[in-house]
Amino acid sequence: MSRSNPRVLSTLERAGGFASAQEIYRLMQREGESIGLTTVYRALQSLVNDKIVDVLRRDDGEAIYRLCGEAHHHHLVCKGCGDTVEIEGGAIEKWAKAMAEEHGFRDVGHTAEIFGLCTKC
Amino acid sequence: MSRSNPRVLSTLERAGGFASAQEIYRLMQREGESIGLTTVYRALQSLVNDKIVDVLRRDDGEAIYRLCGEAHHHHLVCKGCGDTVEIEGGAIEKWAKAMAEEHGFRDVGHTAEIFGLCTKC
DNA sequence: TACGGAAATGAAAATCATTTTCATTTGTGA
DNA sequence: TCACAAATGAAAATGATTTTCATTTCCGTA
Repeated sequence: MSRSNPRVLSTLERAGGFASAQEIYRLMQREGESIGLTTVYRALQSLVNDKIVDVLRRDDGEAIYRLCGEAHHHHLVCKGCGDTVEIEGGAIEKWAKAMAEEHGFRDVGHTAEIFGLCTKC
Repeated sequence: MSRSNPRVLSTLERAGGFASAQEIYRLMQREGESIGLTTVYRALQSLVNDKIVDVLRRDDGEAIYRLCGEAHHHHLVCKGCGDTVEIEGGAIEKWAKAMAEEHGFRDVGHTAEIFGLCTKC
């Protein structure tokens, strides 16, 4: 039943634990691996079901997959040049947890991104 | 130059200040307004450029538009039934501001959503 | 008022990520 | 070796969004 294709997982790891389905597919192609796009999508869905990876959304709506267990962090993105800084989000974790409790939600995750203009732009 | 069609804006308002382009289009159709989907998309883009509305993404990747100036808040969304609770995000505002300052970013905005399972699910 | 060009409009086609379908291949246990 | 379930992937379907392009609406000016 588990379609968690190990080659897909290892490619996601090699990609820095952060990539879209299309990127993983292209990466595997480039490395000469024989795999279909469908299989990549199915493997990723399966990994998500098994809670081995998380999904989030890029600004353009494309889904990106991230290894769970990766140090959880957030991003500060420049609207001008696209530069991205990884930032720590301790405050967010606490906030998310508190809000979830307050409303009786369980099994919660969250997304949080900050965007603005960096010094250069 | 401004394509911020006022009918689209007023429909977005009537929708509770929160809807996808497709929803706005369907709503206008149902109300007998004559408008094309293309125009709805263009109007929304224009409203975003003019900073009259914000864009964010639903879990399925569809873009949803929200009136700026609406009291700024965040969402707690149930992955099971889709139920959404508006929550206050004072902690986030402070966090975003602090992080932006720390890295010299200006003109910053942010997104933050929490998702999990509600009591019923 | 008539003219000319700029902006707005929308139908249809193009794009792109993602999902579904379906026929084929692979793996596994009896 | 056989039969059958699971895996695979090509191709088609889907759905949101964008682009193209021909037409229409506006507006300022002669």
